[in-house]
Amino acid sequence: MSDFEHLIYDAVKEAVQTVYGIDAEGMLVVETPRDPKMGDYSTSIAMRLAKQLRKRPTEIAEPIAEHLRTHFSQAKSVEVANPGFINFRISESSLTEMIGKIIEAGDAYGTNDSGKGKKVLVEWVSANPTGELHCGHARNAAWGDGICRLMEASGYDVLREYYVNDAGNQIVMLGESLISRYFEYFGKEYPLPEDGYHAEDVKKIAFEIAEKDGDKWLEADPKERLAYFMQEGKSRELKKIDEDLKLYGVRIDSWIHETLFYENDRERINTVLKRMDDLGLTYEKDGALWFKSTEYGDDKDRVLKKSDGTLSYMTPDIANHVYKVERGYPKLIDLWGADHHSYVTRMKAALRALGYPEDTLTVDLIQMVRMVEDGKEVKMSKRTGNAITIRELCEDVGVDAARWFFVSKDVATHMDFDMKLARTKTNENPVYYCQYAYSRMHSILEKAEGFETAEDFDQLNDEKELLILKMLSDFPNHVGEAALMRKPNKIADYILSLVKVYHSYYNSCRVINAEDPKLTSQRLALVKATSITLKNALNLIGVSAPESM
RNA sequence: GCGCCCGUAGCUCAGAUGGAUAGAGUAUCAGAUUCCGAAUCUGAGGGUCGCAGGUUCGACUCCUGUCGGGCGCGCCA
Repeated sequence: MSDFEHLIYDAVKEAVQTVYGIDAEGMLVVETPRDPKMGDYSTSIAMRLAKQLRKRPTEIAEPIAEHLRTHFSQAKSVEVANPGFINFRISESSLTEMIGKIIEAGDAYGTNDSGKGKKVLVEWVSANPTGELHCGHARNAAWGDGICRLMEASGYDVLREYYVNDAGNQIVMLGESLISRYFEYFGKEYPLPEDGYHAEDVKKIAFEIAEKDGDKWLEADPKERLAYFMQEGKSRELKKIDEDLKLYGVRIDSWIHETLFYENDRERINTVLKRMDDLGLTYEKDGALWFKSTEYGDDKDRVLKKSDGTLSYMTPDIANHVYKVERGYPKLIDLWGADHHSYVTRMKAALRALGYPEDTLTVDLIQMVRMVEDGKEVKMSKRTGNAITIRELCEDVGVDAARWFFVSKDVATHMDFDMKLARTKTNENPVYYCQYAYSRMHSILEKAEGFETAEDFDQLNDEKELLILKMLSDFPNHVGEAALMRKPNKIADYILSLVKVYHSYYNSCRVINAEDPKLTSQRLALVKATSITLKNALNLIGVSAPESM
């Protein structure tokens, strides 16, 4: 809640207690009315008390409002409206006090302690190191980074993690594909596996290895050669992924490799399997080891160890999730592509079966993205013929537009990414509308020299000035709420609405007026506070705040 | 067949825990600039919230059914 929401909450709670002798905790909600004409804040408490008190909501509301009028000094007005809302308007002086607080807080404005230092491990992207990141990953990456930024700003202790699937068959395929391309470089034949990787970037890596190492691997021991190409391929692919994420503005703190769980004769995995066995969660059938996941709500039991002795994908991943908890993170958030949704049940089942609390793991599914141009889906990059990569996207539409688009739409919805619109550098593109507002603010502030720094703000009484101040004061509240719900798109919405009011204000009120230095200095302070808030908000979704454009 | 997600204005999308007349952007139409950046602003039109029931003071929101679209139902990862 914002400062004002807290104040109102406490005041209303006290009023209800005094007037009716009822503890409103749990039923009291302070919200912002849709229509600002209603007031700055409102509460529906009278309607919620109606049943208990057997009276009409408006009759219940009036005595509460009357009490607040005399006891709640920050409110300019407290009014009752049908069908029983109590509406508040915050006094101008309380609002203008925010300016100083925001300027003082600077980059930290918006941070809040709603996370209470809770430790959270967010695992996302986690694309296999067998190729480049593409558009689907771009949505996942932008959203996950947004969630991390929001939680960090809200006082959570966040670890940003990427799980590298480097132990499965796909890495063998990568190695074999590279060897094939390596042979090709020297004009020799080596079969490219059918389900190998045919993409251009794999070929490029193979050629790089050929240029670095020469032909020494042509006649090398096949086992040694495969191991080398697997390792080399993986690390080069990972390096590219890391670079692309950095280009995209996404920071990863921790890279956990699947092979970690295979170290020391699968020590970590065996420990987990033993725990499951001890708990009676497994059985053998058809030469394979199974997990009784149906006992935990899954459709069917799942194989942990295949009859050939190798492990199924989920087994090291269970160890991975256990390892997260063991490192001191009781709260895990994973972002997966929606095509993995069936996997959610079994992973949760495994953790619950092992005795971890139900809410240990939260999985947010990222629905599919369709890249669209001129109303038609673009499946492939025109340049490469492969899926559009995150790098191409950054070069094509820009990082800011890409991140804005991905983050401004809830990941639960299937999204159309309009390439043409994202590329557009005009008013059609909301990201530039927002950035332009920041540039305008900066432009004004550059002209601020010669004006004193305002100490008080008694002349800021334009309707739009007060609305801006109200929105600014709500910012930390929006951040905390967006973090709690893991919805960065709420910040994009907030930015749009703030910027809209600012543009409107800019057109109706002149900030700099040499004939009225007092008003000018007060308005400059307001613009300063607004620019700080806007910049911080943009930063939360990974979009830059350009001083000129 | 079973499971998960989605269905809101012409288009792209918001609407957490049920609340006031369902909102933005864009597109369309009509206006605004001797002045801080017009990548701007002001206004207008545009909706059976897929459909049908139910729950209640009140449902876009919750429940049931149904239609449409996407995704998944491997000893693949």
